[in-house]
Amino acid sequence: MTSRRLIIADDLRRQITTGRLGPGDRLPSESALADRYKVSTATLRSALAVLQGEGLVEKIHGKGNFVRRPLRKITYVGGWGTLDPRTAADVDLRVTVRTTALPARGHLTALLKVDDGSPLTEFLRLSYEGESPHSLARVYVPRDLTPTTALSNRSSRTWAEASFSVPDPPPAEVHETVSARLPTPDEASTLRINTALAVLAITRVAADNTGRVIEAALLVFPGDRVDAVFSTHHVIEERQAHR
Amino acid sequence: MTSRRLIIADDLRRQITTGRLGPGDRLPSESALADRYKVSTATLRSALAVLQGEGLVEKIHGKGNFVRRPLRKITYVGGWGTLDPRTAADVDLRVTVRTTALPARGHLTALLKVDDGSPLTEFLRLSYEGESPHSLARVYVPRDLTPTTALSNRSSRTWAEASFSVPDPPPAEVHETVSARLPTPDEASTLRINTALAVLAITRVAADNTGRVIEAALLVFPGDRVDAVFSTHHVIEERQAHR
DNA sequence: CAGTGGTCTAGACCACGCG
DNA sequence: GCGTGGTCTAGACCACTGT
Repeated sequence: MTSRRLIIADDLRRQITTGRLGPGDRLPSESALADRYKVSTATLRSALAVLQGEGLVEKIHGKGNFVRRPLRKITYVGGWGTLDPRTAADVDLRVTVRTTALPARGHLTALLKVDDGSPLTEFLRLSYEGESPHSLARVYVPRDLTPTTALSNRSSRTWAEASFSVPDPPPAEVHETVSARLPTPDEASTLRINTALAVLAITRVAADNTGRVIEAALLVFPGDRVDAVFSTHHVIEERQAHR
Repeated sequence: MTSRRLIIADDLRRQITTGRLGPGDRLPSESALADRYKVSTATLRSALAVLQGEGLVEKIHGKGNFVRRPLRKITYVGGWGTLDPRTAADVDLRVTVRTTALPARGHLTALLKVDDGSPLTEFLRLSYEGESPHSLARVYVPRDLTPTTALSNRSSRTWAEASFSVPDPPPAEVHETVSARLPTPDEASTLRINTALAVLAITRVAADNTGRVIEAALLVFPGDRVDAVFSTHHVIEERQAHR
């Protein structure tokens, strides 16, 4: 009854979790594994797909299947969500940013509550943990609220570091919508993950105390690398109680 | 360059989004579609897998492939997360609950901060929107905090409705950890979703004002049906600022 | 029973990485 | 060039649904 691909997946998973295959190790080639388990390559590949979905195995075209390094889950902290400083300090996070000027269109007008065509700045931010891409963020800010440093000729590295700090003025209200989905082909190749691995997508909208939206961010994290944590305390409960 | 399965997926997706195929419609059989697109059945099935991952198509063994009803996304509200009452009122949500007594083991002892073997009550809660399962929750409560109604012979329906309200005493602190992943085979069959569709998994721990954990909940939602929304206001920001 | 999807085979050929 | 994974074929056989 249990399909062969699940039996094979279980066997390989056991070898990984018990340490017979360590992080970074290359698995035998797919044809070798297919021979060993006496199945066709298609069946073997579907077994590996299970492990990819669990984030245990990474496939690299032309090189092989590799056991992923144990995932140090990084915590995204809601509220003013950047990365948890404690975690971020532990981890070598490099960030690249591409800055683009563009007019508001479509969903962005609704998210930012601005008119169609209103000038925006987009920051396409890609963070790396060591070699592998770790998260993708598209951040939109009204042009007049964009820090001048970001628009000057200074290196984007400067802005990148600044972007981890709380903006000025600080947001009075932050709404975050969290969803789970599969990555788009674009996102999958940018993050170098398989399209079978779920991603955590967070849409974060921050407003100042006048209700003006000062930033909208579309964040994408590989599901096996990031958890999002939200904490609420009684002050919030009281407010929500008479909703 | 673009693979055939993506071309076929795009074509079928267009037929669905433009209304040429409506919600509930059955697609032609896989062999008929394979003939039409001049591909093998394996290729055609991989094209359908793309649409399943997007939640557009539901496969039913022995019957066919069906266009899913447009997803009224239901909003899970963080903080004291039940379902948004406004949304829940719109939707015919039925709930079944299975109640089990069990001792704390493994992860549960850490989550609930109780000793190994400490008595717990588990509520396995499955909610339906019309015919199709909508969410799966495993809720753990220390035995001495379990409402007596839940342990009596009353119908589980009573408890089901009660479980949507805020418990007494109300939690002083709620921590929610959100992650995106693929469903386990068990979860997929319980929720009647494909294993290729991402789920939103939320671990919610609620404590009273003495710090005692009064409830731990493991919630699983199909990614295409539920978004989780978290809102924070300046009072929270100030607290987090001097972290 | 007939018709559907689910799993699997034993290949072929293509695209990528590296020496 | 060689070995790797990526895509695809043209079937076979099994499992589920409804008549």
